[in-house]
Amino acid sequence: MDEALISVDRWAKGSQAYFLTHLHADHTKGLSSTWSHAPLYCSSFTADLIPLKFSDFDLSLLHVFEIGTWQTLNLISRSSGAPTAVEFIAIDACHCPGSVMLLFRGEFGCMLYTGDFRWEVGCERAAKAKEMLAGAIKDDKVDVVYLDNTYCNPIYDFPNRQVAAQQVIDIIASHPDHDVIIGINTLGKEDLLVQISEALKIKIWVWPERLWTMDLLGFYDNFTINTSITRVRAVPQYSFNVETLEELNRIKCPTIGIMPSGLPWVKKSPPKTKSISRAHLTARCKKAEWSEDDDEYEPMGDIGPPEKLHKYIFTVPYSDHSNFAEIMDFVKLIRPKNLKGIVSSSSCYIEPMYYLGLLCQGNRPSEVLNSKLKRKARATVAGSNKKPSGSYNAELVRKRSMTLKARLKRIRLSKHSILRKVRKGAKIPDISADLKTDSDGNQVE
DNA sequence: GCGATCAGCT
DNA sequence: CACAGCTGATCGC
Repeated sequence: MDEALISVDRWAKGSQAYFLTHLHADHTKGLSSTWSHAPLYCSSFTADLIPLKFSDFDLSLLHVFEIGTWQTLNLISRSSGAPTAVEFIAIDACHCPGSVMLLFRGEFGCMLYTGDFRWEVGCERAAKAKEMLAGAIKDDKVDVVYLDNTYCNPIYDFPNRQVAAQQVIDIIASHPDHDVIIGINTLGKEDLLVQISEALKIKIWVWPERLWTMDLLGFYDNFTINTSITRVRAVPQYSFNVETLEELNRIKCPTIGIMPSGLPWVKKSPPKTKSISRAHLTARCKKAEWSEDDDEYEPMGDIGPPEKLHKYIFTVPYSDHSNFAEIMDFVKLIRPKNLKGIVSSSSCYIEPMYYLGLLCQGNRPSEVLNSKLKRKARATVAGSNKKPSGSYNAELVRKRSMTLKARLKRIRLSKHSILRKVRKGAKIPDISADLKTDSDGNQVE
């Protein structure tokens, strides 16, 4: 019932092949050391890290793919029982080390699963990936894109990582007599740390497991596990807070904390901050709704002074997910027949089709508007946790008729709604159903 | 006791 | 609010 020919970042039993886009925890929920269902396909770097995360993982199940090379899997069609071929190619997603997006061709049509990705304007690596993907698609039509829609809402406007990195460097350079701690996670933001290391000509302290990751990436000279030779330390994001910083300043030495955070919407003091104006938002949305031929957005260059969360803590909008403008450019490039989000964790969640439907093939107006996805009490969904399908209801029809201005207002108000992360990952339907209307092609857990 | 799942927190 | 992910409690084997 819940089975599929192949699965991406989704680990329920029943598929004949499994794909892992990258090794972040929210994409490996259900994967474990004892996992043994079927072959697992991933990038070389992800394969290197798997034994670190899952100590007894059966490595004979791992199949490493090359970026940019088509491969064919010979599987058994679930509908006919006959042999069926699935072709796939992996493209650099520029999200974290080893991260890829995956393009599939098979009896289900042509399907692109982006995983988490950030393709920035002006990023050479992203430009190469873009070119590679366009080459892989050629003149084919992509039936469905499963999109990293983490920031698929015009309210998410933040600079590229180069700009954010420079801001971090400036903060550190302007505090020459301070110790610095930078919050990071188990994978990701390595490029930021390397830039800091090279710009300021210092090594950065990381914890031992993290040093292993840095070594795997070939950054032998930028990191150390010796605290005595550097004033800059990268520590687990959860390991410091306001109290920690106050304590360090009181008993040790002057210390600042930096949070390179993918949470660009944290606006503590609206009056003074350079927040997005209503007019600006409206312009953005107009572009999203009606532009066909307009140019790409200008990326945010001047991001103003670093935001201070606290006397000792700075936040910098360094994000490994594409912002809204970048998502828009991506959809314009692919122009799929259908578009589905793979994340619905944000309180600002909007179905991707709502803003980007017009950029898809056939210029269809948004079919599915901001479906609420408000999860009912856990007990009531025990039987089925599928989100409501795209069928019309009074709420959707009402929203569809709302003016843009009213919609924007609503988006802002909806910041307080309660939404939980309900899906990540996808199964690939094994029959070529009408992908346009099959609202369950994307699988909910 | 161990692994899987979940609540809570940042 | 919540990126990505840790800790700790609880449940089932």
